[in-house]
Amino acid sequence: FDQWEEERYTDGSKWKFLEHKGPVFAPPYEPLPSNVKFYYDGKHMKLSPQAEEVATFFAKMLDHEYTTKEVFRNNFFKDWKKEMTPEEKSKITNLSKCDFTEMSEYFKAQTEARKQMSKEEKQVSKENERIVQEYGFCVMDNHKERIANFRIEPPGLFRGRGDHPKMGMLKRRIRPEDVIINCSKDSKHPKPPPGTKWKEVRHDNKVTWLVSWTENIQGSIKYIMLNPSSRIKGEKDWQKYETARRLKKCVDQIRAQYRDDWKSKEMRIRQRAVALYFIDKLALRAGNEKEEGETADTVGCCSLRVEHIKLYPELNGQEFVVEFDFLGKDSIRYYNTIPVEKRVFKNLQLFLENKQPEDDLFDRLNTSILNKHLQELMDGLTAKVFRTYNASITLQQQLKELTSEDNTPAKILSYNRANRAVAILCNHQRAPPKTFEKSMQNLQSKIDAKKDQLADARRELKSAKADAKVRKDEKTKKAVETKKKAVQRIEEQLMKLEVQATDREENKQIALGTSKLNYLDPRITVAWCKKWNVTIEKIYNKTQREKFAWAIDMADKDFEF
DNA sequence: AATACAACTTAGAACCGCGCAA
DNA sequence: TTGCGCGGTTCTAAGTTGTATT
Repeated sequence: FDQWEEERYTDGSKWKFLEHKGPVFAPPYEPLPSNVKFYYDGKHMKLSPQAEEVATFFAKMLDHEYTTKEVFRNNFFKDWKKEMTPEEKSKITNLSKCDFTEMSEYFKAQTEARKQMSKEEKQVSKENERIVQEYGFCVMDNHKERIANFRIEPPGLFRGRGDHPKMGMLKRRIRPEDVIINCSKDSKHPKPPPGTKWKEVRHDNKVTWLVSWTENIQGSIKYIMLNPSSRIKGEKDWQKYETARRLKKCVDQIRAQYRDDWKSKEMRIRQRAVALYFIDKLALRAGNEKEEGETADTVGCCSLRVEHIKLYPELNGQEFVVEFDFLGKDSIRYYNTIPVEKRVFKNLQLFLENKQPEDDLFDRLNTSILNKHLQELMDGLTAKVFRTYNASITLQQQLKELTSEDNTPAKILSYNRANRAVAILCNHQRAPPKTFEKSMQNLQSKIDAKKDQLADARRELKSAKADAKVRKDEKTKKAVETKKKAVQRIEEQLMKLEVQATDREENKQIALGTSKLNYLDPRITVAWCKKWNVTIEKIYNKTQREKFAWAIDMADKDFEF
């Protein structure tokens, strides 16, 4: 970050100059051709443009299981009716009598056609390229920077994760009148589309966003911000890891302190200490309270309820076991049985006394109290720093443990396994790919074929050796050498395939990307690559190298987290 | 102290396009 | 030539945290 004059930002401002072209709006709705029909109760019905547009949102999702869910259908139907004309509203009274299949088929055909054309129709991608060039960049403090999401989210039906009470609601179209522009006073202001106005143009250099608007589902604000490769994001990322490294220096003390607090006379302190133990040991998220009925019912540490844990004085030969079973962020299930220290166990029993399943486990604690306490323990310390710290330290330690002087694929397997240990700690899951079983079988048959090939090559080598023993001439000697090399090559190929199979199998339900991108100090990876002579391209793809440019620049092979 | 709001990071799924094998 | 599997990219929801307001 040498190229930026840091002292300019010590007054709390994020930039001195910001110029951009504003957002790209969703293309306007084009009514369907008249041969694409909508049927109600078996009868053709011509919809008004507004009602038709909303209907197409549903039609486009017809293959998705969302559209079979009661909540989704009810929310959709309610919002759809709001867009109907009075006549439409009086006629269309039952969603189940609506037939969207022609619309759905039409859109499927359209995507198919687009796929076919795309080769000749370079125009489309050229036009897209032009938009990226014009709107995808901005100038911040004399540097041209990439914008992450310069397109305004198009209208559609809200798809919440998990059991979301608002799924299917209409996400309305955003117009220039909804949009706030943020840029420098002395910059060329972005122009609203002809005949429209921005909601507001402001010049706030204490924030990093370029454009914002309020979304109608939760009433929250959405932002257009810079790409992770930008200075403003990179510097923040660096800071995040520096804070985690400071935690490393005092974590022993903090652990000693919360262990001590398990014995406190005050219930609130005991709760705080047990919660912190979970956050530290299990890498749980803080767990803010959420408004009921507004979002899916998910929890984190501070919002755990009695129903989410079970205590076993003894389980499978282990003492003081806690079973966690709850839905966390994105409604991803967290399931874990873990032996804890006796004091923690006794405290948990105490917290559970006289409570109903739906009561809070930590009734004297919330994220605000916890973070205030953490702030006192270390400047900049919050609950999420523990996740960053534990993730990064785990990677470093696992890499140390797993890597050996070996061939490159084996080293990469070691890296992936270290990465995987972190992903498991942070509970980063994914739905097993739909094609998983099949692709696994394919790989297995490749391995089998390779094994046959290897057996053949070995047989040939053997006979060549026998031949050479008898003839003892140059030609046969050479043949032995070639066969030897062939065997070696095939062995290597087989190894590579087997490593790949192991890696993939272990990765079935685990997502490595999230931890790689958000929790692992990239300098650990850079140092590891240098130390073991693995090119950085083997671990980070182009985007990741851009995001972590600062680390690639900074870390040498001796970097210690 | 509780609540609301704002800004920012973290998250998995959908989507896209490229290279490879059939 | 085509179809498909995969890695990479895009999308936007869902968190955390800090601060202002009541």
